[in-house]
Amino acid sequence: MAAPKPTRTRRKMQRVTIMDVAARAELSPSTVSLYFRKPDAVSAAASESIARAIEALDYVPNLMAGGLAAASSRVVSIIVPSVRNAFFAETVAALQEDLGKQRLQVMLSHTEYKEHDEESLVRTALSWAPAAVVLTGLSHSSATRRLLRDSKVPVVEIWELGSQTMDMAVGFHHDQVGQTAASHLVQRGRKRLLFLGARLHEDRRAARRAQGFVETARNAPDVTADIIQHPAPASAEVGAMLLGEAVHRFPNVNGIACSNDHIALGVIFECQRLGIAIPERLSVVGFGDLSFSAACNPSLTTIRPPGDLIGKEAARLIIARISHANGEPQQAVIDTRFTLLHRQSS
Amino acid sequence: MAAPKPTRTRRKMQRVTIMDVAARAELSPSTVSLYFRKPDAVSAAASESIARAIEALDYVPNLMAGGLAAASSRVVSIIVPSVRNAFFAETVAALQEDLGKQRLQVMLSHTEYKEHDEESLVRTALSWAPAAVVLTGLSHSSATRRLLRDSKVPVVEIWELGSQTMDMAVGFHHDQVGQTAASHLVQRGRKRLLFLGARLHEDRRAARRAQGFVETARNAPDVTADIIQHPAPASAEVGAMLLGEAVHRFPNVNGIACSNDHIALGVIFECQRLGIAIPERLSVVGFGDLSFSAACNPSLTTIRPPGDLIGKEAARLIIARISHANGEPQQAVIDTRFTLLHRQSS
DNA sequence: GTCCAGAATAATAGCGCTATTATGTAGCCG
DNA sequence: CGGCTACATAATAGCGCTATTATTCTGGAC
Repeated sequence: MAAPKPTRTRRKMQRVTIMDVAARAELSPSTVSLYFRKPDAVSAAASESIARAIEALDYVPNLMAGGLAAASSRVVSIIVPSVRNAFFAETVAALQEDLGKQRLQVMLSHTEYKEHDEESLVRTALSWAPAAVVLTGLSHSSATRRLLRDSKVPVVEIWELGSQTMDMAVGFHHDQVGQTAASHLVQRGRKRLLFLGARLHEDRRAARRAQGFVETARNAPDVTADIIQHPAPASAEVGAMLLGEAVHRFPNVNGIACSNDHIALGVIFECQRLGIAIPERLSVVGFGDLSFSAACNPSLTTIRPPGDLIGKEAARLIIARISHANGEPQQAVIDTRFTLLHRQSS
Repeated sequence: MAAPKPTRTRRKMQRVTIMDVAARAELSPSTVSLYFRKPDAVSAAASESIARAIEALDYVPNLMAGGLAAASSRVVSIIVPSVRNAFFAETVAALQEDLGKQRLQVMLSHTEYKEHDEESLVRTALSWAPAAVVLTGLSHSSATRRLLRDSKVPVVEIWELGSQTMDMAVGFHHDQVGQTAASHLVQRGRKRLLFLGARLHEDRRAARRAQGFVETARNAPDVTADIIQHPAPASAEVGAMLLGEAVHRFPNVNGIACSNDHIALGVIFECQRLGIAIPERLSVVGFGDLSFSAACNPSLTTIRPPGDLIGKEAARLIIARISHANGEPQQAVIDTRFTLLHRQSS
């Protein structure tokens, strides 16, 4: 057989490559590559002419080629239930800010509270050989766990703490949130307590808050506590609706904790309409400290989860793990805690 | 010189590759690749055994290798000012949902309203040979424009419409928002109008709303209009503060439009405290229709921007462009409009 | 049976970069 | 002034996949 004809029409990209930069700088591609990865290892003169060449050619590196060659990328894959939720938006924003400073890119996915989807999202995430994966909460399918374990990618679970973490975790205990709300109401002399929750069947963390709430409340003398819930996502409308149901079913209710501040705001508005005095006749505690919570009238007593801090700490752990790729893989669990903000509504 | 020793210790990844799948399925790697890219071109029998091999080996494709070889990735890079802002969070969520259905990944970046950062974010985005880039607003540096033009990547500008779009655009005219608010207040018989805005120097779109507002208002007979602003990000606190300033400087003010609903909520709360009757003595119009706007008391008249629709339409354009890579590159501009929701506050 | 179009599968040559090894070049000691 | 570090730069061989071309395998038409 004759030598294979070189007719292969390989779509020669006219992209500017590292070779073009090297040629223009009169150096080898290796040196240019080194310039990007370990700037200190190249001489000042070389750096100078490489920088000039990059500028002149308007060179944009191909991170896929780099990632392939290095068998790892500077992508951090974040999987949250939804960025529509201000809590996660806050954390994602904080993560992105701090990771961005280290030239780490955020790839974002939503499960929309469908835990079932998480596995395929994780699978796709791993297709990018990410530098780390961030997951929300602690409940993941066993296949998800296996995938992540086998991949050896650093994993951070956020927004929830519990007994079993996969690798690293940053968050707080949601049952403690419920306990704190209950204790607060009991301290204010409230005996007939309710927890008003939205979507508790899907939002496990809210469910844990509810559970912590009733358990603690019921341990107090002469205190009764119940949960009223609604299947729709949290909103002020749902809160108003839930309050209506609450006063109907438990006319002597005098202490309410809500699964979040949207619900609590609805409760306040509805109480205004119904002429129920807050906090005289009814104390209300929210969760979230959303934008309106300090400003509304009466201002809302609420528990503030440190969404921003969670993002910052998660970013810190990831960065530490990446740079200290050697050393002991220190399993880190950070309890960020939360804060009860006592305002007028209780 | 002797033949080069093959001592090169190439970090042989023990990752499962397409070759492993092919070997197990007793087919060639090409066929397996085809199975992923054009499933219809592979026979049923082959598909079957490939699927079995993937399952057995727990194969996770390497999208970086694929992207490199194909000179394009299934990443859509989205650059927004901030996901902390519910508007953009909504759009990002919608985009991610619809893009996800087409196996397009979202890579997210924030400018934090620093337009100056956008260029480097775009540069990084292009390093991933994205399938499309989504930018917020219409004002971009010339270098950014050049980078994007040269890359030939589809670009969608969202949340703002104007005269000059780079490629595709989905949004609405913010000056029209201001006009609508002004017309509404004038129609309600209000003569002494104010626009209360936060961070107008950084938020160009809010500034355009303010501008549209005063221009339209001043064209009405006997109507006066002014802008009062605050440099901090929008919040109910800032709104309360701005209302204080408003009644101090313009005691006869009877119509107020706010740069967004956070501000408007603060106005309502502060009016309650000051005993200013809404809407009898003062009409208030917001922007955003946030979660609390329909529920608060009085409920807030506001202008609803279709954040969700913007995301959906942007996703649709991107998907259409990608699949119709051939055909005419139809420059698309979609005006999503917005809705005035007349409620109790006006 | 032969031949041929069309379908299915395989072989091949990179995509643009990094990690590793190899080579050159100063600087310093005895 | 040989020899020996350190430092700076270059050569090389893939990373795992896709696009292209080449080959084989059908099943009819004749």
